[in-house]
Amino acid sequence: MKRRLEERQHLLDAGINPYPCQFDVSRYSEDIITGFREDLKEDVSVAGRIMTIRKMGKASFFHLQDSMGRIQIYLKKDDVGETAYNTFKLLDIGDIVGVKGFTFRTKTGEISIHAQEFELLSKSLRPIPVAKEKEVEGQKVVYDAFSDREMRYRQRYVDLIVNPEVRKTFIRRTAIVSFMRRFFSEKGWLEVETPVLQPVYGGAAARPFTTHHNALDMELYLRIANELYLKRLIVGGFEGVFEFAKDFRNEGIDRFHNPEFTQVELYVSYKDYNWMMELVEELFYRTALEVNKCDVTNFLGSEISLKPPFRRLSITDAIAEYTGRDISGKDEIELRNIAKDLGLELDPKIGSGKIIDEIFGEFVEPKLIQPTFITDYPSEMSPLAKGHRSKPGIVERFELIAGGKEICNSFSELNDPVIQRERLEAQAKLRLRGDDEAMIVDEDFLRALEYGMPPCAGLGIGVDRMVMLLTGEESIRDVIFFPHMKPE
RNA sequence: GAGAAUAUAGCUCAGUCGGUAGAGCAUCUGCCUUUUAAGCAGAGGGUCGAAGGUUCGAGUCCUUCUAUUCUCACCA
Repeated sequence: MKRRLEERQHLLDAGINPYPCQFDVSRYSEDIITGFREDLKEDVSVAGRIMTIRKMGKASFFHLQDSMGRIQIYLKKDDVGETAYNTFKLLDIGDIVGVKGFTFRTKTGEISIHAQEFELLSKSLRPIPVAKEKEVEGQKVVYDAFSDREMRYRQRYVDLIVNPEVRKTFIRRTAIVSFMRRFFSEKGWLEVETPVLQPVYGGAAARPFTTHHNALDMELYLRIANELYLKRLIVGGFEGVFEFAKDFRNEGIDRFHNPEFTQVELYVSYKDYNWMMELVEELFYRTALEVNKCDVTNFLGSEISLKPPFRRLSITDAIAEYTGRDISGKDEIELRNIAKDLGLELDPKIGSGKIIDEIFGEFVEPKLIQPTFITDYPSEMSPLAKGHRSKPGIVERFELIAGGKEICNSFSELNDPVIQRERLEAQAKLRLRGDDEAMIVDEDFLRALEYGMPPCAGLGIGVDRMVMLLTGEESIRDVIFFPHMKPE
C-alpha cells in the first residue's frame, strides 16, 4: 500500500490524474465476446478493473473485468505511444482503466481488444487478493482463492471483485425478487409500504429489537412482521396487497437465520388457503423457470423438483407417516407421552400445539426435501389464522417445506373480531406466564377488524430462504450482501 | 449455551522427532512486441493470534485467554 501511494504521487507529479471524472464506455466484455466476428475489426471502448497482467517489455496483455465479465487487452508500445505505455507499466492489478481499440483474436485463440488508447481511471491503493485460474483438461483450477469466510463477508466488495460466482448469485437474487414483484403486480395486487418502526409489534411469534423515539419519548420496536398492517389495508378496501419487507428478529444466528431478513407478505381478499397453495405452486414453478430456466434445483445435495403439484399432507398425517404415531384427538398429557416415547425432551410449560410443533420439527420437517405443503395446524399455534371449516381445533393454515426447511407460511386469515380478540388475549396470558414470544394485543388492529375484513388469504415467504433454494446456496450469509457480523 | 476445527508473509498453504521460518502467487529490480497460473535472472518481505509455563532451546509440548469457521442447541 505504501508503494502504491508513492505511485499515485508519481502519477500526479507526471501530470496524470489518477482519478479522472469520466470515460465513455461503448461496450461490455461479454457482449464483445459473444458478438465477435472474425472478419470484422470492431472499434470498442471498454472500462474496468485490471485483474491479470502479463508484461513483456514493449507489449503487454492484461485482463480487464467490467460489470459483465472479463476480456483480454493487448497493449503495444508502438500503438498507444510511449507515455501511455510507461503509465501502464506503473499500474497494478486492481487499478481501473479505460481502453479504446479494436477487436481481434490472438494466436492462442482468445478474443481480445487491441488497444489504441489507454487511460487510468482509478488508482487502487490496496492489493486485491486475486485468484489465478488455469484450465486443466477442460476443468478450471483456481489457485489462491480468496476464501476466508469472515473476510469475504466483512469485505464483500472484495469478494464481489474476486469471486465471480458471488456476483452471479446476487444477480439471481435480484432476478428472483423482480420476477416475484412482476408476478404479483400482474395479478393486479398493489405493492405497498408499511411501518418498520412499530409501537406494538405483532404478526409473528418472536422477540423484537427495541429502540427509542426521543421527541415522543417512547419505546418503538423494529417490526418482526408486517402482517397486521397489511390486513388493515385489506380492511381499507384493497383487493390484494404485498410488501417486500425487511423484518427484524432478536434471535440466534445460523445458516438459516439472520437478525434482519427479507420476507414478502401477500394478502388477497375473498380467497382461502387452498387457493393460496395453488398460487404458491405457480409462483415457485414460474420463478424457477424464469431465473434458472429449469424446474429442478440442487440444494444440500438433493435434487428438488419445483414442478406442480406439490405434495399436500396434514401435520397429523405427516407425523403419522414419519413416526408411526397418531396424534389426532390427543390431549396434552397423551401428546407429552408420545413425545417422550419418541425420545423428545420437552419444556413442561409448553402446551399441546407447541408439543405437536416440536414433534414435527424434530422428526418430520428435516425429511421433507421435495416441496411439501403441510396443512391444518392446531389452532393454539396460530392465533391469526381462521378456524378450519370442518375440523374443530384446527386452523386453515399451511407451510411450504422444501429442503427440510420452512419457506412459506400461509393461512385463511381470521376475520372474526370476537374470536381474534379471544386468541390475542390468550396470547397475552401466555406472555404473563413467561412466554416472551407470545403476541401482544394490538387494539388498533382489533378495531380495524371490527369494521369488517373480507375473507382473505395471507402468505409470507422467506425470501432469503427461497433464494437459497433456487440458487443452491447453503448459508443465508451467501444470499445477503452484508450479513450480520460481530464488530471488528 | 455445548462440541469440533482453525489461527504461520498481502493471498493460498507447508513446517516431520522440540534445534533460531518455507513454497507458489503477489511485491520490488533487470531482460522480454501474441501472452494467459506468461517466462527467465535476482531481491525484499514474518513479534508464527495473545499471555504464561516446561526446556539449554518452543511455530512445534502444556495451561489460560482471544478471534474465527463449522456442527448441535435456541430461533412460526
